[in-house]
Amino acid sequence: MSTVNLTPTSHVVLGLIARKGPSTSYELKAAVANSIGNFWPFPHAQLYTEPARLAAAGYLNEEREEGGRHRRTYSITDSGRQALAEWIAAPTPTGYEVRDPGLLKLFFGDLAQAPSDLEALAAAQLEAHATRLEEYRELDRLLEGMGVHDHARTTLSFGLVYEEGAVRFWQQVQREHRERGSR
Amino acid sequence: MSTVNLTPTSHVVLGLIARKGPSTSYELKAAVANSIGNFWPFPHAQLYTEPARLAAAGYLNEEREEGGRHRRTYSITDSGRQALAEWIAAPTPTGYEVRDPGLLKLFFGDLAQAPSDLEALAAAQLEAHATRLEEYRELDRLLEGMGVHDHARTTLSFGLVYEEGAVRFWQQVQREHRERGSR
DNA sequence: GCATCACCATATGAATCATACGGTGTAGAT
DNA sequence: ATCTACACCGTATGATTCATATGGTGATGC
Repeated sequence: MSTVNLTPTSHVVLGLIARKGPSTSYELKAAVANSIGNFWPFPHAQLYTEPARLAAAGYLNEEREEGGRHRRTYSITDSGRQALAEWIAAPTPTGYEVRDPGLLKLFFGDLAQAPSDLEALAAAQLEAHATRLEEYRELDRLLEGMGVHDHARTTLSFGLVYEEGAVRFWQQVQREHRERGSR
Repeated sequence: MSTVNLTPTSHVVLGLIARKGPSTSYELKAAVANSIGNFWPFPHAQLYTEPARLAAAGYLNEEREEGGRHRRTYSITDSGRQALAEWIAAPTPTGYEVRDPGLLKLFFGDLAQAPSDLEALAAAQLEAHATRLEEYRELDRLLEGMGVHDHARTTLSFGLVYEEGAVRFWQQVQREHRERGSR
């Protein structure tokens, strides 16, 4: 039970187990995939190694299946619950990251050889974001229909804000590009 | 001159050198810091190792100061310029990442012990984003005054969209929280 | 009783990261 | 003159994260 420093991954693991009860890594993987995994991806291997680390530090209990797949089921300890509560109460570092390859390419747009390259970029990005926006909207309607009003849904609504912004942005890029082209 | 696969970092390095001409790692560091580094951070050590890698692959030329600080100045080769153009012309992977610790904490808001924890979170996030928004606006006005209308400024305008969205979002979170609290 | 595929877990080596450390030039003080 | 302090600049390090490959398990259908 040595001390470890808790990364965002740690808090995700602790949080999910605290919320859903005892879970296996595979279950965590599924839970991540359709929520925060949307914008904050983890390689699934981490959801196997991280709980083990947390168990060694005393934040989780580990129970291992004897035969078969040797599934390990993790449950949260008091110490884990406390660490989680402290994290939520602590001041939050303000730095965030947005890593969007399309945006990066746009940033270097002046180095494109053909103007059509940028048109194609804008069109593709617009379509991708519009599709994602529609998916989020559908999911949101679904949750609304189920009467869900939890924090996960609030987080989803940030996704909506983001995608709406992205769609407007790339439309604007397209528009400016056309104007410049036709002048 | 073995083949290497080009990462986003590679393209940033190639792009900056293509745009600004021969540069040292230190100069790259500065150029990154006040542009894309705002939302897509690179540890500065990478701006030293990456150009070396690219030089070994024939995308950059390296010239080394004999005495003193042993600065290496990199300039782009034809091969590098071509790789860059190909990248811009190629279809862009659509996946993006948003890693915001505040959002993550909100996602687990139901596990907070005191409701005031969430209030504090929202207030802090709101303030941080509002500050950043103001900075971006100021920078944008500055560029406008200088008559700058390049792609870097377009990218900045995405930053504006993002921060405006974030501010609205956290205001909304605050509002809902107050309503819920007073009910 | 065998083939096949979805399910589940781990191993691996490479890439990335934060961070610490160590040199170099220079401007002002003494 | 030379010293000292600090800004400038580059590299090394060990830990963490990552993508990807591999391999075992169990259920289903034939």
